Amino acid sequence: MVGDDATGWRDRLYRKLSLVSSLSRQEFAQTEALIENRRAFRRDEIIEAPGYMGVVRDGWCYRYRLLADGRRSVFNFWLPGDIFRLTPIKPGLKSSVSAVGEAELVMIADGDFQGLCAASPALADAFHAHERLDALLLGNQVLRLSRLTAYERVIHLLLELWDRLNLVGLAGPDHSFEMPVPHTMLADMLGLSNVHISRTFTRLREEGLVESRRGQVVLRDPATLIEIVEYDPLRNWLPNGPPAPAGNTD
Amino acid sequence: MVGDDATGWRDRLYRKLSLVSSLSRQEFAQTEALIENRRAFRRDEIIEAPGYMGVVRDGWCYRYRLLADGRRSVFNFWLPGDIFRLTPIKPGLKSSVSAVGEAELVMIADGDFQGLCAASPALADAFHAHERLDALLLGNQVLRLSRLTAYERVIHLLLELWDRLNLVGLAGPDHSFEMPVPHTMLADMLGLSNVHISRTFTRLREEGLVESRRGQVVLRDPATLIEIVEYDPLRNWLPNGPPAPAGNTD
DNA sequence: CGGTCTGTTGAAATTGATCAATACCGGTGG
DNA sequence: CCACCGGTATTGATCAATTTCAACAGACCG
Repeated sequence: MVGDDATGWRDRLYRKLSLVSSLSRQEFAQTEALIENRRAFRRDEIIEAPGYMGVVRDGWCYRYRLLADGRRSVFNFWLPGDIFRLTPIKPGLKSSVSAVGEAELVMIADGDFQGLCAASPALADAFHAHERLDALLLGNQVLRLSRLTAYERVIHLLLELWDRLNLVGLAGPDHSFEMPVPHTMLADMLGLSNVHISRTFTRLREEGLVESRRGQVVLRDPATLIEIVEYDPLRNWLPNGPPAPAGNTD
Repeated sequence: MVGDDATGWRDRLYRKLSLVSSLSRQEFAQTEALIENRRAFRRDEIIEAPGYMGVVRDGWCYRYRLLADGRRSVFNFWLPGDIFRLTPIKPGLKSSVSAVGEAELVMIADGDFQGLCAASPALADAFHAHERLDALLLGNQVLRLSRLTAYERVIHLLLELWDRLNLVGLAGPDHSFEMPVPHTMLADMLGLSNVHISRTFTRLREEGLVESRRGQVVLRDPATLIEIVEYDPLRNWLPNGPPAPAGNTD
């Protein structure tokens, strides 16, 4: 899995950036100037690199916060093609980023990136738009946690992950995708217990809506799932995404 | 309440921007060039102004999302001095902004603001840093919702609001502040029922930790409250905030 | 083949929701 | 000044969703 294609991350990053902004291939090409500084992380290894930004090349990462008594809150996942800053706003940070399984990142020095942004305003804009997309995902997370039931939360999250993986070409044609995340972590993401996550998947399986084995998910009936939770596809939010499909009566 | 001071919003905005970035008074002064375009909103009136940014001059606003069956999820509050973009990423938005009570905003056209940012990179940086602060608050919201109990959620939110109001000089010297928010809205913010919000306040009152009347809150024992929920003061996150107080053994 | 990590299942315990009645508070009009 | 009104908060009783605890089953790995 790790190391399957050396340049995929660039394509993925560009795909995302071009969806949220009007960055051209040509403008993006400037990033070729960056030294490809790769770093591999083991499962649950903390990714700490002040002064750098990370682009996920392979695997998943997660941002989380721990409480003194051991409770863990998982804020979001970063999937291949995602870019994020690793510099804490201020040292003494309480939230961390770790690798979900084995993961590989491309590290970009803040200074190098700022140089590129200064030279290419379009790139800077694209990056800010990407940050706004991140904020939107966090909003989804708040929606799930505040007013959706456990059943709805799981569905909503699966749809969002599927949606995001689709943007970077990592979902299968049969609505399937890899989700290398143990139930315990999903629980910490959705504010539930691992036990209830398990029960919810069982229910979804019984209802024929979702198939799931270890690390593999197949959405058997995306349309119904979308309706159940009123899921708002990311395409609707991307300035340069395709228009909403016909029949959207909302 | 509304209209008590005509220029306060500038001071408040500057105070916040200077805390998250190294914006100088002088650089900020450029915003004086903006026409002061005020708009008043009635309680729960939807604030819609594509192409504009809003600065809260007076009152509170809230961003929320409604579900088809009437459930409401409140994402965050915007307090006096807060600046935020009112342009939806794409039309057909599902989340809205409304006024909590009576509120007054200063509207700034996106174009005007971008002009200022182009002329003053420091201002642009400050704005982006402010956006990052917003994301951080959303992270707090996720923490509350995912892994804190009802009791802890209420405390954590009160501390955050107090903290934010302090940044713009709107909290009283006795740890008191105005919170013009009905229980129902707090419930929609914290993923609880209005009834349980009420019970939780009663408990906090009985424990002598918090005093609360309609729209007025007094934190009787901030230190204890902070400890209960491991609240991380914003100062710790602000690049230019004062250093953490001594005795922080964390 | 044993060890470890992850998922599943059942029973009991808990947190918080819901429903419904009542109290309160601030304003308004008589 | 008092009576009434609408909105909001409080209280009690009951109900439901989800947690916890604990045991067991599967998968993967050396």
